Amino acid sequence: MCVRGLAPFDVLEGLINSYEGDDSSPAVFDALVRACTQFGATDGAYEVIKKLRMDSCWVTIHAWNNFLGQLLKLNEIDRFWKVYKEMISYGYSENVNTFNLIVYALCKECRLLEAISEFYRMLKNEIWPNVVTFNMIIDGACKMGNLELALKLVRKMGVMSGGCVRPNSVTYNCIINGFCKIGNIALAEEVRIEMTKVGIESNERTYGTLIDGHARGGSLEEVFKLCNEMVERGLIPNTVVYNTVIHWLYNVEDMEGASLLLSDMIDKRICPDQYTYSILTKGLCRNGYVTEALRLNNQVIGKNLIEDAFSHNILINYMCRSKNIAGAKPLLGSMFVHGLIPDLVTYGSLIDGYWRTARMEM
DNA sequence: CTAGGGTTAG
Repeated sequence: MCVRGLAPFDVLEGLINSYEGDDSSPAVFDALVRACTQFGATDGAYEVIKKLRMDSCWVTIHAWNNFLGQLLKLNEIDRFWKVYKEMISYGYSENVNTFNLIVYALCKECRLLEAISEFYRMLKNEIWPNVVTFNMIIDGACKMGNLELALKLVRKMGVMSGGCVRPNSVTYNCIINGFCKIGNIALAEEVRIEMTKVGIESNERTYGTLIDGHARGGSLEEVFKLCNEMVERGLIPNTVVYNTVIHWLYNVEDMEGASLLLSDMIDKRICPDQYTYSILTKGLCRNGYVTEALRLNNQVIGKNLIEDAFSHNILINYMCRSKNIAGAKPLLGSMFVHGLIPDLVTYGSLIDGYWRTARMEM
């Protein structure tokens, strides 16, 4: 598909034509579905599943799981439920991965209690939850600020799984992040100590999380201490870590520090990403360098490095806040030209801008 | 299949 630019249906046709019953493996159809989702051909994946059904050549639960997982990754939760129900209506039964996807979908919708009910439905169906199941519920609890429940689950996951499942680094990182986000760095650090005690080393994400937590709390000193510590342990600060620190340096108006770090990032060949560009855009705007922010935007958009609305939203919002509708309009135009879809924030900012300039009808 | 970073409305 990649090399020859074939459409999913072309590949499928070839597979069906060369399919020789018992001498062939139906896993090849699952592989095609996976190829489609990895390729970004989400609708193609679904069409393949449907076509095979009509040819009474069914894909397995693995392909459905793969497709359902892709929908969650794209945040198409409504479609996820629709497809899940469809799959069940064809008589498939959920395996552990399907259940995990259901738990994940419920957590994404903040339906934490239902996610926990799903855990018990798994037990009833004799499908044993694994560490991923627990981690998703624990992270869901953390994201909703319910650290008490998250901690309770960590303590009880052994018993709840009949001694089969123990916390791993993902579990601990979720809890650490939860405490950082509610501003309780002290407890976040305590959790890290506990994690070390049970023999799980801090990884790149642990450091990334704690660095953001300390920066949020205003202790940039701790931030640099942690950066050094991670390097000493052989972990190289990646794009996420640089983005975090640059973001918080701009926030305290340390332009020089932010610039130095950006140069360091380029020297060390750590690739900037969309987060970097929106952080720079915001940092330049809020510190009074709007012209530079616009110039940066023009540079990166020409190179097709931008795939989401963030940077434009930041600029549009900045223009609108300073009642500069004339400055915001071309940015909206630029979004359309480059295939970026204006979202709630884009329109919210523009409506606010018109409101400020007393042009209610607009 | 799960964990860290970027946007709006006082």
